[in-house]
Amino acid sequence: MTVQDIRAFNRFYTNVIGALDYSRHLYAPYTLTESRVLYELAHSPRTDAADLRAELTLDAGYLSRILNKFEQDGLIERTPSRRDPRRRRVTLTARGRETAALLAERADESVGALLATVPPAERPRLSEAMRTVRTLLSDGRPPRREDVVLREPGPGDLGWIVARNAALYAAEYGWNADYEGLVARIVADFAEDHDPHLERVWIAELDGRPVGCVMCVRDDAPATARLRLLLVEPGTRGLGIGDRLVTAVIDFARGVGYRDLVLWTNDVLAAARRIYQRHGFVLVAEKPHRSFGKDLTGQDWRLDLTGTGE
Amino acid sequence: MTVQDIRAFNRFYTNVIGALDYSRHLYAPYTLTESRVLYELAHSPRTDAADLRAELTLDAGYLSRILNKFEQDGLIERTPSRRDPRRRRVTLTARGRETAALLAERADESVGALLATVPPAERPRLSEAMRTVRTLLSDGRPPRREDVVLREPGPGDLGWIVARNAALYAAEYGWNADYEGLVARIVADFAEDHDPHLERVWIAELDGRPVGCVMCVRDDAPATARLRLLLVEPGTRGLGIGDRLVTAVIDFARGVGYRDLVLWTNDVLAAARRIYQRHGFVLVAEKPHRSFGKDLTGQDWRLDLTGTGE
DNA sequence: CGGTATCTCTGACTGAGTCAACTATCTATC
DNA sequence: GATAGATAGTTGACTCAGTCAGAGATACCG
Repeated sequence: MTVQDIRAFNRFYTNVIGALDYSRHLYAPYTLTESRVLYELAHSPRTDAADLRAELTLDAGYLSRILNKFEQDGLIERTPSRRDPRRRRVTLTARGRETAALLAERADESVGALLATVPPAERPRLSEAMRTVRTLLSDGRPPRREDVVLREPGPGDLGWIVARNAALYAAEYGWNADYEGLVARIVADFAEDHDPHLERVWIAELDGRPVGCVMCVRDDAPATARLRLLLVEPGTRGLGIGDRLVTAVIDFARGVGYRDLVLWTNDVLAAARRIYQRHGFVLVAEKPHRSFGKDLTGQDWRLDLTGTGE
Repeated sequence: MTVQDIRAFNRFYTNVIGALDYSRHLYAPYTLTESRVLYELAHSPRTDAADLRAELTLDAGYLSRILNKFEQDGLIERTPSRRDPRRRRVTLTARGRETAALLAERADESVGALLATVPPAERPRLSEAMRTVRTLLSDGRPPRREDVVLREPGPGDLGWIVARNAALYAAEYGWNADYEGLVARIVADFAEDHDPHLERVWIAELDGRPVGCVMCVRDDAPATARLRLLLVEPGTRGLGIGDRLVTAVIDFARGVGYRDLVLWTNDVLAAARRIYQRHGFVLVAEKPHRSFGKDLTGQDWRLDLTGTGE
């Protein structure tokens, strides 16, 4: 139950933050809230009081007093905004910048002490996990098509293709380890010997992690290319990633002179079939078979690349 | 710079928690701290006041007053501890349990609203990332040997072997994609056809994620087994995982009647070599070769399984 | 037994944050 | 251009979460 996970995490992280703040001298002679205001000012140097209020969700009266204190201490200057004389433009003085830097330094030290307890080899995992939490929780904006990029595979990506194909089809359709072997065989053949002009793999990447793939290789038949291993991570379906991958294969195959593009799939993979249909593939044969521990119906699809190429 | 990442995350998560707590009615008629106490009581029903103080790092006087309030409201009962009459045993009443449940429910709702903004398919990633942050930051206790378990591969694990072998050796030694192809070939051969009585793969798992692997297959020579693809994630080295994996292979090979265990490695892999030496392997041949885009020196090692088997 | 530490409680206090009232100004509408 | 309503900022008054110090009771240690 994820709600429980989140609550557990909240309790945990409340303690982490509490532990960091515990030695209150961190902010001396200011408070946590005051230092947040100072931080905000240091990182967007000219802001109106109203912006600060909105950004940090502070009480207007509270903020007003904090700014009074800062002004007395010579950390800020307040001038009326030209645009709207009700608003007050707040600017850090040189001294304010110094103080902000000092507080930042202390915070860095304290966080550094925390970080020192994490083995260096694990730190990238920590950064990565924190980024994941942030992006998933921050306003939950759905990823956009433009965030997805297609690229060539790097080290480990072929293994990723094997792992994700196996794990997903095991989870969704109960296929057994034979399928993982088949995929491993396909990527092994590809890695071992392929003509980069005629055969290629694409990885779809979203925010730095792979979320899809497809492969284009030569088929036995002359001037025929074969599309294989089309996969899109469930969490990112509906972004047109499958379409883009298939388009990449079609354009590539046509561009290097193949006349036909074929593929083999199974009738249970409805989402993939719709993609193929959209791109003009036609079903040319269908045959039941027993594979991967299931009774399946294999399908051969074909696309004529010499036809009405745009 | 990871310190900055953490601080950014702290600022972010301060806001998340603040947003959740903002509607203070969440805890009405109690405060956040009071509800934390209640939560703690509900989850370890008989505790002394001193335990609560330690667990939640509260001021003794503050806690005393909170418990007074709870007692007045009929949520708890206080009795002197038998073991030490200075201590006070605190127990929730039925009414206390009800109240705790009510508060928990409200918190669940509020967290649920947050969770609702995360697409369902991404929730496992969120849980996973939070767990990672927790385990890495929680007192930085290094993982213990006992936390590592060896198991058979599940769906996707063979792909994981390919991916991690390729990514690690690319990062550490600059090996090219040929190596990924070789590993894929090895796991494909294994997956496609292996006698489970004579050939096997082990995955080392730590906190639910794979951190190491090894494979044992039949060699061409009679009564000879071959150890392949020994790998331990850098972050978890030093926990004896490599030793356990090699031991697993040796015990297995000896147990099913192999007389020899051989392996091929490269001299650059010093850490692995030390493991093999510890287990009694002897170097039988060495030959330079050019593979994976590098000039390497391959080594054949052998262990006589019929010898002084314990 | 005496000295010291620990557990709990209460009184007294601090100060972070809230609320409400007020002024001044902007914006929208008739 | 007059009026109504919203918004920005300020100040006074207040609340109440959390801290600190001291006291009584008891444990632990020599």
